[in-house]
Amino acid sequence: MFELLIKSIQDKVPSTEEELHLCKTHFTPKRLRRKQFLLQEGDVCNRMAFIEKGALYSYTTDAKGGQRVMQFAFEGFWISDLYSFFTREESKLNIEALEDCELLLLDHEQHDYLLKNVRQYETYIRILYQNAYVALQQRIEGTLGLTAEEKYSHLVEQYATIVNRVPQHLIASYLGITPETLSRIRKQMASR
Amino acid sequence: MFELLIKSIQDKVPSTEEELHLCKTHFTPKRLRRKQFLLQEGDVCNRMAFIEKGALYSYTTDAKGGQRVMQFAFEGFWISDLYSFFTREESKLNIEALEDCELLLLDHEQHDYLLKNVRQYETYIRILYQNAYVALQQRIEGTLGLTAEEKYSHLVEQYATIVNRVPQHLIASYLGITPETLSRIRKQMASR
DNA sequence: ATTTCTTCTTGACATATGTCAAGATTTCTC
DNA sequence: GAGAAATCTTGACATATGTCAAGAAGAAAT
Repeated sequence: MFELLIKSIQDKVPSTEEELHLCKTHFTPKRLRRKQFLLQEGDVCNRMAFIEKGALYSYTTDAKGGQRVMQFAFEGFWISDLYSFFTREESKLNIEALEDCELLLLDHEQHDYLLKNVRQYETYIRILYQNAYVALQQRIEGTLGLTAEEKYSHLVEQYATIVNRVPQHLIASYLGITPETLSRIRKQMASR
Repeated sequence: MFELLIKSIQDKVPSTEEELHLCKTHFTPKRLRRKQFLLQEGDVCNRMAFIEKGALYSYTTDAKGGQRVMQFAFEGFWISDLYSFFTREESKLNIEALEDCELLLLDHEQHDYLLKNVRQYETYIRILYQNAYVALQQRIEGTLGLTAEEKYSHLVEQYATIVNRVPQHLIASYLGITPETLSRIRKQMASR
């Protein structure tokens, strides 16, 4: 149940069994079925989720009721609405399971407790944010001012997992283009 | 010279005079004139810069030689290419002064030293990344799948400083639109 | 297996934004 | 303060992408 989390921590910060065990005890396991929600807009996001198995995605709803996909997350990654988590303001995000999931949840108090009392944990979180920041930066690089085809090519190169496990219309939304455009681009790319 | 940096740290992590002094001794002050570079693409980024005064921006160069603006940064903020900084790979970014600047530089070894030896510093950096991550997330929210006018309105609301201190054509690039389009949008918005 | 829901494709057409080119402003520099 | 850069505006036109609508294909549910 905790394999990937332990691996994720060990990869970034060498830790003793004791420290790892202490961490473990603060997480709450949870299963989520496809289409179920981890967070719904309007609620305050009170937890971060580490994904042991499955896939989720987060999105906002625009004026016309359409989805705008913000993030995809798979095994070994974290997902949350950090803005709401830290500010305690209502979230504008929905986080929904794309597949049946096994999650490890960490709520606000537990997160604070670990930060204060387990130095390794703070280091782990720092490195996590560091990587997450760089990843977002690269996402912007791979999106901004590019044509729809360039955006999609970039995604295929950098994030093959997404292309393989996620419905096309969600990928389109993630790239900021319409499903129709994406369909046409793929057809065109295939014929070359 | 160190006022804003001290303020930035104190705001996030209560620290003693001693800790603050220890931090200070690891930074190197540097002045930069308008149009001078802090980093040029092809070089490895070996430092992070805290801005005591002035403004800078970072950008990549695309196939046709055009600029694609990634970030603007003003007094009280940090700028760097974290990807290159951490991976030690060549940077694809240029970081250029928009105005005459006073910077405090921290190179890789000094950063590592502080992380290891000053717990407050690690906490400071963690919170910094946390905020930076949330800010990037919001940038994506304010860009993705929006019309040019919506993107610009969002910028005006959220980042008035940028609109006031940065040339329009760089703002256009930052939003992923052309200067001509931005000019037309502004005209149209003014007449309402 | 049949039905139902979800996802993907395709066509015809509309529109936002880009491109190119020229001139008008504004801002810097000496 | 004059000249040179840099920046911003405007027009005419091209084009990528969006919109709407319908049907096909695929996956999930009973």
